[in-house]
Amino acid sequence: MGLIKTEKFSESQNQIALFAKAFGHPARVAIIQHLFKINACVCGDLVEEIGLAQPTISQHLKELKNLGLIQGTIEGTSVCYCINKDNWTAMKTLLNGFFNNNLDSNTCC
Amino acid sequence: MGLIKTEKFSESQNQIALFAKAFGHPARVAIIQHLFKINACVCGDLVEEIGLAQPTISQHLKELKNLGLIQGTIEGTSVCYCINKDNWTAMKTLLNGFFNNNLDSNTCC
DNA sequence: ACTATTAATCGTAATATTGCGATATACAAA
DNA sequence: TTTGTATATCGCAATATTACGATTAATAGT
Repeated sequence: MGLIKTEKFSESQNQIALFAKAFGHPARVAIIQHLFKINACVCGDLVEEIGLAQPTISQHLKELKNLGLIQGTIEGTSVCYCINKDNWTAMKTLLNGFFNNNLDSNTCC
Repeated sequence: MGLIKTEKFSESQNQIALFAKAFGHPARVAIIQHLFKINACVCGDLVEEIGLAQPTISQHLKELKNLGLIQGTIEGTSVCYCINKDNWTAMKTLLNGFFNNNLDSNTCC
């Protein structure tokens, strides 16, 4: 056990969970917020900004990259990371569909 | 280690991460979707609907309840769970603020 | 009181995540 | 070519999560 039974759920449910999990750690929230704030950035900035060790930040960046939410291009010795607009928009659409259910008709016992 | 260093992050960042983590498992996504769909429900429904064991569902419900996203009232031998409207709205506001950053000005290298 | 039903809790095994020191890689500058 | 700088990867320890069988608790119906 300790293994998620993805086969019990729809593709959409698994996708929502994967994206949500990406934001389920404050370091990754902070990374995304920083990328939005300065519009493009390198990993070194983030290590200072966030205050975790460099390998730890690198690992969090990798997770966000694997999901396609950010992308990195090599610039000499450093890497320039930024939000992947298309995938970010797609993620937002998926999660908004989940969040914006109508609560008005929701009557509780 | 294996312990999140919450002290390195703002309260808002930690809150966003906590809510996101709640949706980071497809079973919890499915539970919320089912609650929206039928507008009020009992745990038994969910065990059938989702196909995980009863203790597992109960555990997932507990996590959502601890975060305040759902609430349960006892109805005889069963429990009636439903979305907590106020907290759901607050969560939505917080996460929307995070998602709806302006991407137009985001120029990549 | 006894039995059935529903949901919570306990205990535990399997797996995943987090964090970082040490090291590797890749490029730039001297 | 050597040295410095930036980032990725490896390996591991600590902790968290997932899942469920067994049990418990609480109520309903007989």
